[in-house]
Amino acid sequence: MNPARRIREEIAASIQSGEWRPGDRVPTEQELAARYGCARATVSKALGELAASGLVERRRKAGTFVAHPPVHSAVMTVPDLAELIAARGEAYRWELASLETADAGDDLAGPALRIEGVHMAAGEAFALERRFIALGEVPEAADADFARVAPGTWLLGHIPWTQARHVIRAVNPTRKEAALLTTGVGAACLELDRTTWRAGRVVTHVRQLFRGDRFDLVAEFNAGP
Amino acid sequence: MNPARRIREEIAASIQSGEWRPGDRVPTEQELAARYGCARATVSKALGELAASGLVERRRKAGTFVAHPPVHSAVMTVPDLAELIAARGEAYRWELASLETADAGDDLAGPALRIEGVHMAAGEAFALERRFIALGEVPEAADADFARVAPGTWLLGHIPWTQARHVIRAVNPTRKEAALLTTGVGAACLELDRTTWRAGRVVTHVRQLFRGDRFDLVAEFNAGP
DNA sequence: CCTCATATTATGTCTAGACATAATGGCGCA
DNA sequence: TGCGCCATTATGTCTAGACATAATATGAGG
Repeated sequence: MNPARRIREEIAASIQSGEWRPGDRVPTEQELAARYGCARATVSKALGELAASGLVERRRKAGTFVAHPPVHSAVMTVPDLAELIAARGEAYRWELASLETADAGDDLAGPALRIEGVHMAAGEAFALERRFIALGEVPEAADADFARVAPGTWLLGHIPWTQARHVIRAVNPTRKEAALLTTGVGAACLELDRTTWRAGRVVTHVRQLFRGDRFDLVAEFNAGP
Repeated sequence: MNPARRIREEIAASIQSGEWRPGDRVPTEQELAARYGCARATVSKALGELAASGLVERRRKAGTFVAHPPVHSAVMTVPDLAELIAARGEAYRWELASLETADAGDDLAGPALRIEGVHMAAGEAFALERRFIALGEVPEAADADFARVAPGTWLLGHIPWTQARHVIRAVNPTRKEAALLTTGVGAACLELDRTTWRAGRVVTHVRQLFRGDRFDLVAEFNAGP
């Protein structure tokens, strides 16, 4: 076993088991180097990685300490709907409802495509989608065939490395939305709002609406290495 | 500016601007070391950090490549309700409804506390909570005063470094729940289910129910260093 | 032309030492 | 006693070199 990895894992285990509690002091690099019989740089690397993963906190001169756990954070994975539905073993289809060039959404500067459509799973409506794509940021979108391919899927291959912000809420559908989702206005739906930036400018904004009884989101948190 | 930091930031900028596209090859450590006039170990550290943050992918012999962006992942922060409500400038209060020792929840081994109560904001019900606490894992919980302090708040100070899994869905409340939340059974509510582990064993399981028009979750994704 | 062994190469890890930096604790001075 | 300065100390960063490892590219043989 790598010395660095061994140090990392042993310290992580001490923390996760509760043996070392938040705020406790971790031995100094020198002590650990002596204990594990390796160079200080190796210990430093191991501790640096633990710090990067949030398990410990390092302060010059003061030393290394077991970090206080984050209040509650977790990594949520929002799958591509085509993949999600395929993974369920159901037939996926995208149905374009409307496509037009709108001028200026809320936070989109300049002209944008406004796309509405339905994600179908096994012949039934699975999710409604309304999307804006900033043409100033993704001019190729004007030539894409959104009747054939869902805009989300198309974008995946055309906009690398963006930032995103999701807002998740429970809403009641409008009468029209309820009809499209084959449910009633009194049935809870999950709304997912995602805004995507690149270099500080909005690339796309999408609102997806799911029937509450057909979809849920999962987020996980696993500390450490 | 640090050489390591400079390398990291320049490469990250090249990727985030879209100049280097997913799959593109990043110069080798030797080339970068020569270009930046530093040791290979320094370049290696910078690239290692970029790899840890997911921006590049490294394969032995093959080289370093711009990573393909994750389908869609984001970090969600689930605030402590007491803090959330206080941050809104409203008075927070926890109202215990029932507390009993139940034997075995779904995935809890052994005896557990079963706690029900309401989180109040400005005198109105903000969220319903039903929680199990595994007494085998947190025996001190038996002595805590859950009439005075909300179990979530209490646990924050008593169980360091756990893993967690959240399931988020939109549901309709039961008649009883609707009454407690002063709303109707046709009003969409957000349900948050959180299971918390330590060392592979369930510590606590909580279900929180929010009025859809009063609460939403936010998740963000920011790539890079 | 295909397959398998081998040489090459880029990353992975480590060392021993050096200097930088920042924060703390204590010492000296007022 | 109280304040501010300074030495100490732990981390932060870097170097030059070494060896390990794994995957690709190449060449030999079938």
